[in-house]
Amino acid sequence: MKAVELEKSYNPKDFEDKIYQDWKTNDCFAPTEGAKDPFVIVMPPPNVTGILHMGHALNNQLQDILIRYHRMCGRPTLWVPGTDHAGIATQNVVERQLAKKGVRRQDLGREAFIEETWKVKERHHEVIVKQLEKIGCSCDWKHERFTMDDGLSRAVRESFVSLYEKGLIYKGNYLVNYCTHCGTALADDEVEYKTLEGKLYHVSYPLEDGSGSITVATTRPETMFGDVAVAVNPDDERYRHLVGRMLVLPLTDNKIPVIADNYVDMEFGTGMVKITPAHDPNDWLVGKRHNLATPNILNPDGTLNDIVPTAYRKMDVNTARKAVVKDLISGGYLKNESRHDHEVGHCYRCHNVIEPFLSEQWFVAMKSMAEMALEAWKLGKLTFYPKRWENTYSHWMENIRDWCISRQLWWGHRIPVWYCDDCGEMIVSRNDPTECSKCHSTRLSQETDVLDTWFSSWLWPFSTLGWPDDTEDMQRFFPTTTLVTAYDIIFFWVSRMIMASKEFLGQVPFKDIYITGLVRDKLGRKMSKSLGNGIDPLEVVDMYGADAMKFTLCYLAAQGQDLLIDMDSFKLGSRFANKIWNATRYLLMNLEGRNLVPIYHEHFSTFDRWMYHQMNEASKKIASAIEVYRFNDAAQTVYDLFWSDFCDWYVEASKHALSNADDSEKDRIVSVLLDVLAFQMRLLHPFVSFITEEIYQKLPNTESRIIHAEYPVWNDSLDNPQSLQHINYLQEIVKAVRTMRSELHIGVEKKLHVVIRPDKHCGELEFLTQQSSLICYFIGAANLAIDEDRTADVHSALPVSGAGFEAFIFVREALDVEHEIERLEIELEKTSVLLDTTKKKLANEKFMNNAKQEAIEKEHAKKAEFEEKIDKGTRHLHLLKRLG
RNA sequence: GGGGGGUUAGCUCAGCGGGAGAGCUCCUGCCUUACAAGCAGGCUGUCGCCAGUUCAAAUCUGGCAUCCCCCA
Repeated sequence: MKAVELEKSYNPKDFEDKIYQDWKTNDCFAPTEGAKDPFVIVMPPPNVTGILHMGHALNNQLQDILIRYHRMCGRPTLWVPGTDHAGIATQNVVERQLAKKGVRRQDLGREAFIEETWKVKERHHEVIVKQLEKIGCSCDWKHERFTMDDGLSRAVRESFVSLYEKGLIYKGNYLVNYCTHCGTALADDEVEYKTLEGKLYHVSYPLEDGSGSITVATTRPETMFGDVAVAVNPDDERYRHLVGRMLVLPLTDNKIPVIADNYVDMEFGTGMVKITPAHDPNDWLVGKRHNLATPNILNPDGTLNDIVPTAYRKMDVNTARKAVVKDLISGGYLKNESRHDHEVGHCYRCHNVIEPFLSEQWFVAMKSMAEMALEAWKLGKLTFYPKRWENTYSHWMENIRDWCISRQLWWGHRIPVWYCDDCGEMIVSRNDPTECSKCHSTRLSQETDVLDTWFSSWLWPFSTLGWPDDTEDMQRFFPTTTLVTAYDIIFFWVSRMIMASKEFLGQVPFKDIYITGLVRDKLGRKMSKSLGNGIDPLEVVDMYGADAMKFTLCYLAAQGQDLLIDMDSFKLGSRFANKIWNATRYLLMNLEGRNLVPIYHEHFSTFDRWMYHQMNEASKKIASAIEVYRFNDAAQTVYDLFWSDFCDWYVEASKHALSNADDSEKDRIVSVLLDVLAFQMRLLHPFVSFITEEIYQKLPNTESRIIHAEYPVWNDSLDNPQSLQHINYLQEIVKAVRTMRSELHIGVEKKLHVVIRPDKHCGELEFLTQQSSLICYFIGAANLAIDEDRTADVHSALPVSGAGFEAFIFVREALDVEHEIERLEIELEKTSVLLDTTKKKLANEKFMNNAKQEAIEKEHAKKAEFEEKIDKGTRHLHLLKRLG
């Protein structure tokens, strides 16, 4: 046959796109029919208006590895891709775009704004899909979903109405976290707390009867217009007499009482706290206990409203604070101000300060769902990898708070609630009602708020499969198998999916949860736009190829560890891919004039048996690594197998074999080489998908696509520990001679005369004799004698030794053996220290009594080995000294 | 305040009870007709500190230091 030509250098751009399109157009990602247990992943949906970052790349490429591995193992696999509508983020994106044209969303009106948003969504969606394709995700695009698709919207309605009917959704006037910038309420966990430098103001509040004043300490003096009381601790002797007295609120005519409440920390500030229920969560609780009023002093845009004195109206909070402080000073009320750092909530989307804000919102009562979700975990239905995240999960579930799900946005699922304009009846309905259920009026208005985006994504594992309908997909693929995600959304998403799934389907949505590390820069900083330290996955693909990126990320993805990377990190994967390319290129060059012949194991050389043994071992290691999501172990296994075993030894040995073989033996060698290569391509495919597909299809000994080839599994008949022992022994000898050569600067051009004296107890004489020509090739010897009894002429040679052999190198020129003597002396010194340690152990009664039998045997073996080494070393030292 | 994680070769990290490892870097020698993105060698470590458990500790326990997360 003809040699197969491969481009001289590895260039992933030549084939990655082409192969992806081939897979996609031939529906290679669809789940196969089959009786086996399906393997199912739902992709964490990226924000549709976002851009994929390195975290997404990591996440999705690990999912791809799992999917490809299980697909090749013959399980029907389904990987559901999709995007979410990201209410706040998307609305912000569109509003920013409009702002450039000087248009506010209010100018457009709700309907036109939403229409505009859909257009933006479509554009961004294309970009996201393209990115996922570029990085090689083998997800089933026919199953792609968007959280605002009709089906998923129906799921949202179903879940809302069903929870409402069960009494788990309620509406009420509560203090919520409100982002004045985004103009919406947020859930508690959507608030990020940061320490800010602030001030603690001591403000005096006069007693109403003019008999004096008290002093409160506050960080937010501008909220004083919402004060309804001043509280002291009931145990505080200093203030007990004041409880029940009335105070005049400075800068106003308001009168407020002094009350007693345990919440007050006597040690903090003055021990007197102003109570502002509508603007502080703790005060809110105090107010509830004491039945206090809840005056709200803010407008939704964060400015002060008409409750406050005229002078401060329409000021934003910061301006108002300055003004109030100034007026308190001039009124003589400000006693003191000091620096005070405190925790301030910020919006997780826009990073502006969050205001506690009293407003009418919708909530989900979480307690019963959390209990079910916790129970499922306790029963072992869920496993987190790494395990420690289970603490985070259970802690959150045990301390769950009700979930504020209403958002004052336009983009999203509008809450399925209608109010009758005539009788005020509230209608909660799965379908848009046409008339009031009570008075039959047709004048109905839908609730203006939309739902939290997470209220749709918490249904993702089943809404994407067709729920609430009992679809074939639901029957076949739910519950899913594994979820792969980052730890920053365990609360937002993972926990809630488990709760929703238990609530609506009575099952957990997935069995395993693999939590990836975070991708950081080399300084350990999170990659972010503001720092400008992000790496664009597409740039990596452009520079090194998708395979290089995937392999590198996988190699670095140690369970539970963050990944610190820079652009250069990807050279690891790139070099590996290049190595695969070139090794293949070499093999294919050798096809010229050859015939492929059937492979018979009984004709295998020791090297052949060893290679299959190693590949077999690797398949076992990979399987057990993937089983417990140890991606880096799996990657390292294929890397070492291909590079160290295959390229460095097996291929090198094959060069020698080929040059000394007749035609039929050459045919056999080449056929085996191709089989070994194809075997490894299959092992490698999940980790470097494109290059393995490209190569596989070029191999004359393979059919069809590798994506559906069978993954190698442990095969008893390939197990051959004896070949491993033989080859290890051979490698030891080769390395020892090479080291000596290198140490003494004996160039490769100098062909040596070498004598190898295997130790008699090793029983390797026959094997070595068989391999002598190959050993000559490896060590660059002109001739080689293998002789167990050789003693006569070795005095004039350079001696080297290793476990089970001595070797003697004859060189004509006098060489600088001093260096070698020194090296050997150091070696001897080290070895005798090791021998001492071992001897001491064996002489230690406690060790002999307590240690495992294996450990004792190991020590005996070590002792023998060290003694042998010292014996040989000592003799060789004498020889060397005589030479010198 | 509570919880979690890191600390191993110059850098990035594996290893997590029985002789200190990988990749990159560095040094030496090689363009050996697959690959210089390569080949053959080599150097490098009080495994953060202090105690304890154990015959045996980088590995388990406790404390300390330090850095980083999360929650309140």
